Amino acid sequence: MATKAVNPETQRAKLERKERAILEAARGVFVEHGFDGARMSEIARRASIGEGTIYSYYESKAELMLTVLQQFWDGLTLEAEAVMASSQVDGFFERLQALAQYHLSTVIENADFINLTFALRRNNSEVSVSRDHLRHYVAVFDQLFRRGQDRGEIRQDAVLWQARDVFYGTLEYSARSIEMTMDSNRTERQQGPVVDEMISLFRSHYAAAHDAVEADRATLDSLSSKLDQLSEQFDVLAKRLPQ
Amino acid sequence: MATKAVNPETQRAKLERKERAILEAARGVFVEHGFDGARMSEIARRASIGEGTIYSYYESKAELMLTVLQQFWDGLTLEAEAVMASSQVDGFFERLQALAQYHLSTVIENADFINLTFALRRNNSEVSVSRDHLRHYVAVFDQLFRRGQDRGEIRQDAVLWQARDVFYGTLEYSARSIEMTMDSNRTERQQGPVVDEMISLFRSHYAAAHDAVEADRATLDSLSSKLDQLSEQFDVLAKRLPQ
DNA sequence: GGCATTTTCGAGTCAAGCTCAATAAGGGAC
DNA sequence: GTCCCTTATTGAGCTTGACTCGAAAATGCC
Repeated sequence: MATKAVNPETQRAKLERKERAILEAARGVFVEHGFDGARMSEIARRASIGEGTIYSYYESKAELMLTVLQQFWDGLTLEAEAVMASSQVDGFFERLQALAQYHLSTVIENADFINLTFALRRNNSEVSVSRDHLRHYVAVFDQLFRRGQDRGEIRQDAVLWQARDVFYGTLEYSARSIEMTMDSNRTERQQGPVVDEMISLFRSHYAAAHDAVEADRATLDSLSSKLDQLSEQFDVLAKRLPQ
Repeated sequence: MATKAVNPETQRAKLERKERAILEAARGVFVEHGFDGARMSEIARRASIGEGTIYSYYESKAELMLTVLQQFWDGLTLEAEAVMASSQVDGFFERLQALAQYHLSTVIENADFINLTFALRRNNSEVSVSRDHLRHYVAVFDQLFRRGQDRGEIRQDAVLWQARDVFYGTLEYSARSIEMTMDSNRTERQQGPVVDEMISLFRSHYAAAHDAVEADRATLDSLSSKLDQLSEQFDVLAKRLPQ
């Protein structure tokens, strides 16, 4: 009885363990050598299985890579959510800064995978990281942003997709620049300033503080009219004075 | 005599014509099938030469691709400079808008090449588009931005690299998003709003109009002190009035 | 233990980048 | 025009690496 109940489980577990071994090996080889440089034979060797066995788990090298990439993006999403959850402070801009810091260092660290995600999209139209995985990742930003709007920390008329494009686009472009200056021996651009400038830009363009400027202008106007009023009173008084 | 003087020329011209034919064929094939999908045999066929001949002009497929890419980036730079030169208006933000429009449509049009530029960087560390080609391209933006600063249209304390990252990063990320929504049948994101929002962001964050806010504050302060002064004068006057 | 099904395997196939020995094409010297 | 040397061109074959497939091993079931 025990064998009947347990064996199918352990058998399934065995297959799953093997599948995980393949994925782990594949991930390592892809990271080390890139997609074209990776050899299926090496992946098989590292996973301690025959080369042909891989093909009973995955259709092709591209599909294997795809699975690795999807696993990678899912991992990123979880980590990003964890960063948000563990954030000590509650303000929108502080959290945005934490997210920016996390995203920037991740993008620099895993530039290969991120490039490959979009490179594969074109080459093999059938095999590409599903839109949903990417959308799920950027949803972390979207949620943060909407919450900021709900709490009145951000302008109500701010456009979400625009903010998202600026956020991720700028960070990824900066990451590339940092990478490029890293492998030469010129003075390195640091990550800190990139994030700081970015947050400062968000503060100046998206903060509800823009309303504050409006408020300033209102105060100016009221002051001005008060002055006019006072001036009139002064005139009245002056006329009543004996020459 | 004529043969001696002309033949070496025509001979060199012949070689150059052949090289151009290879590049043109290669470019077409790479655009149609991507790097991995491109067949050297097809490039040879289109250039009407033997497959082996390509290898007396280029070391490898990767080097051929590299040359195509460098030619591509040089072309982009020339076009971007032309867009700037032919711009009807002279204001910084109008020109920036023209550049953004050009860059966005170019990036959408040639997404393959742009991806490959950075994908090749990793895979084949020896073969990559030289930093100089890319720097030369973004120099168009840099020059425009510095000129804007010189003319006082942009804040003096604006950070050039940050503005550049925001500009190109946002546009490229937006291009990717537009692409992704294009091949599905959901409502397409248009290019116009992307550029408009971008320019609006640059206006609000980089325009020297930020000095205007400073000026407003200064006016506020001066108004306030004038009020105080007036108030004192009023008191003096009031005391001189007969009860 | 014996049969059926599933899983694993690696030698073999195929495709594509690349090499190289043979060939063709200049291009002067006489 | 012809000889000879240099240079350019060629495509048949080499090599490599993704992928296939028939056979063998493992597993499940009675």
